[in-house]
Amino acid sequence: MPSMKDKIIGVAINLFHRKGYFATSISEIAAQCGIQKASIYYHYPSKENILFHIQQVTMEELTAYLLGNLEGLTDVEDRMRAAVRSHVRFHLNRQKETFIANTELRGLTPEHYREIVAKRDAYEQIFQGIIRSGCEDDVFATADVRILSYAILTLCNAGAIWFNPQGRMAVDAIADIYEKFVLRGLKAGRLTTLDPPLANQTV
Amino acid sequence: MPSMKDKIIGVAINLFHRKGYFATSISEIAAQCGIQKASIYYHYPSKENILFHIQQVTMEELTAYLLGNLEGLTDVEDRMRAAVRSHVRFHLNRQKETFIANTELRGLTPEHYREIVAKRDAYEQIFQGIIRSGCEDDVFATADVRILSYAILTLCNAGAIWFNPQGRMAVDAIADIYEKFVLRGLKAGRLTTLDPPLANQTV
DNA sequence: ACCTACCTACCGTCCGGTAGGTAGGCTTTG
DNA sequence: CAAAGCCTACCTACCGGACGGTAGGTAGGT
Repeated sequence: MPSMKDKIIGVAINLFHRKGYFATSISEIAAQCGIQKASIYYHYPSKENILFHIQQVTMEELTAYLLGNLEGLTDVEDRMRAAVRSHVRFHLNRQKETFIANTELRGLTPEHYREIVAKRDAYEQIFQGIIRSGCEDDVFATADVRILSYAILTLCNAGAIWFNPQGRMAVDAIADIYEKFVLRGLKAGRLTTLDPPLANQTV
Repeated sequence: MPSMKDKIIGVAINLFHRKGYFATSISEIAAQCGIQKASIYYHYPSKENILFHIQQVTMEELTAYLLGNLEGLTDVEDRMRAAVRSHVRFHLNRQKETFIANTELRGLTPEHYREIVAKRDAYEQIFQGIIRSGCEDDVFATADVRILSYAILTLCNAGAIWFNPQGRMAVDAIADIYEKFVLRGLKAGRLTTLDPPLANQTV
């Protein structure tokens, strides 16, 4: 059975996900835990600390999962495939936490904010490293590495927004779609008809 | 010169973008407009109505911009290119509003929520229509249309998160990158080496 | 005389957080 | 081995302050 400390986190994750951090009150979290508001402060020093705890754990586990999935892979294309799958799977399996980590940065104190952003940057660096070596080896079409990494990460986050665990699609099926889409998008394939700009563009 | 009604919206857009809807107070908006809190209620009936107004106008203009950019295009690849460029450009040029429209749905009343979601669905339908006809004509690789549309839209939203109007990159350069990435990702190209699943996938 | 666009002053509510108390299990000690 | 002390995990009651919103007034242009 989970301790009250864990239960508070679980309830907070649900509420922060559904209503947002600022729209969720401590009393609401307490009520859903079956305790009084003041008792929350026995377990956590502040509301912000609950948010920080969620974000910290999520970022650490996200990074650990990625590193585990990349272990032993050397081919750059394999590594990118594994990275995309890792990212997508984590985001689908930990939908609520990752959503909070992506949208509730503003609720953190400046120090905690910096800490979480640093973790996020480190995570992005791993992706950028893969893209960079792919570009150097001419496996991927050369483009701005930072922009591409943000594009890929955000793209894969998309799943977490609409994904329904009880729905018709399985996590792996979705990971497949994203994996193929990203790899096709990155690859320096023979689709050279794409490169010359079109004349009839109205945008 | 802008009317006070417009000024309130402008200030609210900045604050909602920077601090979030729930973390922004009416007095703060008023202060930045140089008027008293109560005077806000002369122009708008409630805080929620200000948020709703921003979202409504943004969604209407986003859709109008897309339809304008698609006008006269019949080739499915051209249409997708134009759609991606339209989406990216609007999101970069109207960074703050689109961010609010994407993240502050929870602040709306149930009726207003339904209205905005309906507008968003209609916008997505346009993209799904293009993808669908691309798949039917075998121009695009067949995949789940809904998932692909969400992927493309979210991908292009990515720009709005980090884009700095004073930064090194121009809107069109970023639109180029996304356009190429998406079209490559969608196309049923001769990159058949991608399709057979790899054996050494550890994820 | 009336309307627009603001003002001052105030309301009730809810918020995050604190002070201080207590029941009951566990540990230490004469 | 029981009494005493202590710690854990909660409780009730309360605080100051900020919030969204309202009532009612007023200056100045038409």
